[in-house]
Amino acid sequence: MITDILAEKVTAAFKAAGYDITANVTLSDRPDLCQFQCNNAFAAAKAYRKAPFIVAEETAKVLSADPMFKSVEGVKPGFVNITLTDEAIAAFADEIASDENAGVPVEKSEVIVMDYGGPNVAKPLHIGHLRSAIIGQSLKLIARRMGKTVHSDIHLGDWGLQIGLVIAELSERMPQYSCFGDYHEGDALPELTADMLNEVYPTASGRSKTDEAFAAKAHAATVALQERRPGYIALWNEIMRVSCGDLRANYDALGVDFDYWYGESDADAYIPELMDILDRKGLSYESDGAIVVDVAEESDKAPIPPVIVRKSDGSSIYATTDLATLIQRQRDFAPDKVWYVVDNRQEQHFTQVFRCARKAGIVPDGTGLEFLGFGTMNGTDGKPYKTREGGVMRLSDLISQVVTAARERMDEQGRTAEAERDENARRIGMAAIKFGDLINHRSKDYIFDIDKFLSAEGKTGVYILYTVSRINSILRRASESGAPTEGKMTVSSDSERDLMLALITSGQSWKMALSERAPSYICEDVYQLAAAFSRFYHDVRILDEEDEAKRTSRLALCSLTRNVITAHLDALGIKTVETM
RNA sequence: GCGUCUUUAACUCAGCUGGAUAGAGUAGCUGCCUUCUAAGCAGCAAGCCACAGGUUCGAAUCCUGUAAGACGCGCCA
Repeated sequence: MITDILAEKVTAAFKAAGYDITANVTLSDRPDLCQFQCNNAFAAAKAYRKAPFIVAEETAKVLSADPMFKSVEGVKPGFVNITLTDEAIAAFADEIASDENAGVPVEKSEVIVMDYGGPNVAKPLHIGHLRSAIIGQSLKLIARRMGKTVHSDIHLGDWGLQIGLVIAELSERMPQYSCFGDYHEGDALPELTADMLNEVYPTASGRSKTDEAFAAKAHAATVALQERRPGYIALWNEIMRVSCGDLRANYDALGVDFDYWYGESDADAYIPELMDILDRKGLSYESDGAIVVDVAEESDKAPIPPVIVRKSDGSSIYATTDLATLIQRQRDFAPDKVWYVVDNRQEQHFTQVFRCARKAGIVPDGTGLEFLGFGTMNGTDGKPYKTREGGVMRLSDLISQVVTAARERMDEQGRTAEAERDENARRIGMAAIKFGDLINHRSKDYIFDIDKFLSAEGKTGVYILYTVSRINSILRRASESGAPTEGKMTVSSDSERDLMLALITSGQSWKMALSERAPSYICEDVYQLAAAFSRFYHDVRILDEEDEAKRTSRLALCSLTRNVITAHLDALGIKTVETM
């Protein structure tokens, strides 16, 4: 990467000037003065008790012999200001153009297990599930593109109280079925549909809060299910079948996928082993009828309560299945890292689970267990997003609303062939939603504003797709006329230089995105790339440039820009369109 | 009550390990379509970086306190 190469050169220059210090080179904060800057002369000055300006000047003097630089200056308080020659910039751009990975930096290989999605079966996917899905998917794609091996697991919520609630509710609605009583294999089961389940769960959940007898029944059903009572297991299989089909359709529409559709229930087989380990190591003990493990540490500012691994009614709880799942993951994948993309509000729960896992030796010390929390999606009023009627919005409704709006806009434009409009509208709508979400830092709450995301003016997914479709249009015309779209690049205008600079420095956003586990850096960078292209597009002529070498260079630049932008969009889970 | 996070332009947000005149997008105001998609581009205006102290040659950034808001605090996930 360009900044790494520059950092090496500046470090060597520091050394040549007599300062043993590692340089860091960044894009300049003052583009009017230079392209890149290095601030480490301040540190060197401190270490060697000299004036920063002197250090900067001495270092700059060493560097100015390098033909790669148009100018290197030691400036005022102590900055080293660097400007590359146009030839060097174009050469770097050529290099990326011939790079298979489009300039995306590759880092050391690691095995990462990712846990995102986390939908509950028998519960409709609503917009609360959106963030986990699209942030998780994006982080997975970023990590893979940068050389990591990622195993993704949806981790269904399919073994807890929520199932007990559904069973209890169904048993009252249709008591005639034997699955609630003396079940024999082959007996008829209730006919379930996704819509029905989507209604049953909220009803049951609401009832359990006011109706104590019903709540007790749901708890009992949960215990019985986990003890594998045949009728409940049969019904559970049916619930799973119907619900997973519905979930799959929803995730497909989102363009989000998982390598494994494991759930809490798959961890069930590892629970005896877990309980045995905790018992053998003397970590677990009985408290108020439940079995718990202390996880408090001396350095805690606030007391962290013990983690409950078995409820007083004998059933397991999410901490149990999360721990048991770790045993499973260690056995199946021996991961270097496990990433949990879950709601911020679950932080304490995961602190407990991670500590317990470490104390119990379920994962080796070197394994990184990471809680990657995300913030809440709020409405324009700043409160958790609701429908106009005040309910929780279904994910499918949200998507169709956005896609319909995109389709209307496309009909107005009339540039896209009729046959492609539905698919393109879906892509534009999804780009609007995903970009609008991912541009915000993962960990922060953000305001979900459909009109803003679709407005296509400014920093939106629609703007990026629009830019790509313009590039596509040019490249399409070029290939029709037989003009070459590959070749050596040269700089013949400011806007070309700026675009090339944006392209050759865009690897930095990947590094940030991966190290922070936050796709927002890729979003910001791809916007910068698109904006730089738009300026270039307005500034110079491309197809009808008379000078053939310039024309070829510009077409090659278009082609490179498309490839780099597409690499970014791929990592965000956003598909481009040919026309819009 | 305790803990975590947030507070930067009218609105929504960037500002990486402290460094040069605090940056974007939106909204507002001006321009630009007989030339490759105007879902675009160029420009103007807009900020005691919540408040008060401290550390430093230098603080939006680090430390302490105050205020406002969000979230969490044993048998839901």
